[in-house]
Amino acid sequence: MGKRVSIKDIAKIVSVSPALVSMVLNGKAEQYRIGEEVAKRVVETAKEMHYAPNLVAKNLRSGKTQLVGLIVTDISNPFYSAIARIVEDRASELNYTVLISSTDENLKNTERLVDVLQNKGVEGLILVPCDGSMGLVQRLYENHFPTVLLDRYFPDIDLSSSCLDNYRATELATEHLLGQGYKNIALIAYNTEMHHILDRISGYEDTMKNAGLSAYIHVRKVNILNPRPGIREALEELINKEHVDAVMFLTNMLATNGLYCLNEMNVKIPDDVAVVGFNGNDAFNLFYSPVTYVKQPIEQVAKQSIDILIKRIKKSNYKSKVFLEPELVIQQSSLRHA
Amino acid sequence: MGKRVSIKDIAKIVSVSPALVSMVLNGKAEQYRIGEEVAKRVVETAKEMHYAPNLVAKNLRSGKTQLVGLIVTDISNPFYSAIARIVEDRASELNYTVLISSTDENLKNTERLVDVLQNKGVEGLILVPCDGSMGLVQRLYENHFPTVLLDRYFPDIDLSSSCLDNYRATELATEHLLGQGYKNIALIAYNTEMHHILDRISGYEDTMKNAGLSAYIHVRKVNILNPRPGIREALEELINKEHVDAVMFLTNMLATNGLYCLNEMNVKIPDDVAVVGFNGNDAFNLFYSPVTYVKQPIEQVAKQSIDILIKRIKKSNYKSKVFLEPELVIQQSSLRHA
DNA sequence: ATATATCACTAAATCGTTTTAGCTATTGAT
DNA sequence: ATCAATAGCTAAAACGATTTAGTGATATAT
Repeated sequence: MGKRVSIKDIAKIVSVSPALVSMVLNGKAEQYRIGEEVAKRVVETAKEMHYAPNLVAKNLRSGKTQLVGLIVTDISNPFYSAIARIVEDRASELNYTVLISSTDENLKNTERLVDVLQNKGVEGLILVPCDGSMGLVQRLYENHFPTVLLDRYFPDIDLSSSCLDNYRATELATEHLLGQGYKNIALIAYNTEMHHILDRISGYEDTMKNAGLSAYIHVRKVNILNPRPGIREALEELINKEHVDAVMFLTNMLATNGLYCLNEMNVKIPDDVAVVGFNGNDAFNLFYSPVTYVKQPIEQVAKQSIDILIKRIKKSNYKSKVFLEPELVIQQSSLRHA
Repeated sequence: MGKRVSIKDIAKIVSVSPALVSMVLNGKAEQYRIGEEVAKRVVETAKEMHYAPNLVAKNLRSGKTQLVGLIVTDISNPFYSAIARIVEDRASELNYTVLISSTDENLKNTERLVDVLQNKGVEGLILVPCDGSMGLVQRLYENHFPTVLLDRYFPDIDLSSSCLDNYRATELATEHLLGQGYKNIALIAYNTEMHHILDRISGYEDTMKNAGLSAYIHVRKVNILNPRPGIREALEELINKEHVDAVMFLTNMLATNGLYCLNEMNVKIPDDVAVVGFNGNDAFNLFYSPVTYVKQPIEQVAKQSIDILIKRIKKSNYKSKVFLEPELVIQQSSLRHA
């Protein structure tokens, strides 16, 4: 671990000033009318000495850190780790570094992390806002801090966002179930004010209403942090009392937990009840009755979020709200049994 | 986005020198014998003005970045994202920031990422080394760059590491299968020189030999980047020609892909063949025949890796190699049918 | 009364860059 | 021959923090 070579070291060797070395190595030799020979010698010496600029010094001088923050609810959740992978790859292409943090759906944590990341000098944030974070997000907006909301958004805050078209997602799924002949369709959602969930609920409700099935609308809301017990309870009631013939789960976690419950309850899919999930995974595909699900264009959601953020960082009035198209992956769990 | 307040701003307000402000805010008031009243005024003013130190400047001055790198094969792989979550949480407690990158099991990528991260000033690395990376790791060792190998290691390089006791893992699994009465047990592995895989293979082979079942040892190696076709081919042969009664998959990805293949082949588990996987997930649990698997103590592996790294950063001769105990989670897929 | 010690603080250097202003020597124009 | 312009470079300040050496004032010792 010998000392790193600095611009001064090169300057000494080539017998020029540090300033000149800096100019040459930043490709500004022409602009500053540096002699060709000298420039060449500087470049060669830098290469020979394996010079790599000290980014900390660069950052201090420029006031730029080339850092962005990605705040998700839980990086160990496959949905968000898939996003993180894409964001990280794209950011790297754009010469930015991503700092990742997890909030566990907790407001205090979110506030703390925004603080911590801003302290670390991030130039912008990609944020998955949790329940109750509207005030925080509003403050980011008012402070003109470059921010892009991911996956979730606030209709009343005019901030950039990269989200699914959530209304369309459940509309699509509900239409599919109706098309298969299911009528008594229940929905398992989170107990939350977050708009991506409310939109999904609306997409379902409106589609049911338009089909003249208002009487069969069942929405059950469960705790986001520990959904299992609530799901179990809801399913018992929906199946045994309401005799629903299909259940739609509004998120991957809800669906996965739902499958555990349905198994425990010995409910056969799709014979006893059809199932539609959200955001596919191996568990859905390998399930004895492969699970139909709404597929998010994760790659696009992720890529858009970082692209928008970087544009916003570079151009202070840039703004973009995208709502990406869902796709329905139809598998056995939602097909009418022949 | 008003200008951030600096130590100078505080100094001006309190009418003292920036040096004094720095001393006070770093808790060195006593050491430098600063007057109590002045110190109090500095602290209060700093709080009022919402002073937060510029970490870039701090880093430049101190030569420390409080940054560590975590290089995994793919952060979107749930195994590694689970690790990342824990590493990140722990690092945060220890006042370090984690930069995460993915290599896709590619040597060139790994070399590039080590370079990039070192350039970004990381003070140490947690590395999941890919096939062929022994030279790179050897260089890190020789350069005394603080490095901890995660999940995989090199027995010939005296570097810190945090890994599973891989030999014990397959010994455990094989013993279990033997105990259930299975004899003709096959193994699906990666085609690699990496020692964690070789150890797992040895654990299986030795256990089979010790049981006098050398004749029934079947090891099939498939491509790590696209395992599915190789797995399918191996399974066809093992089941149809070798008539194996159990298959052990050496990684989560192998097992998951294996389940897809076995489903396609209409093989019934455990009636036609028993299955043991690695690193449980929802897909295993929700499978029609819940899959027995070797469970790694992921939390410990992750926590140890970052703890060891930070100790190594702080104490240049610190070294620690831990091999953590696997646990076998027994489910239906490996039970002798009654 | 003088030297010494202690107290409470400041000036200035430093980390590695970048940039602005300025310097010197040569060339060109008149 | 003189002035201006240009080419090719350097000195120095700046980014925001930390630390070392040092300063002036007061208190204590001799």
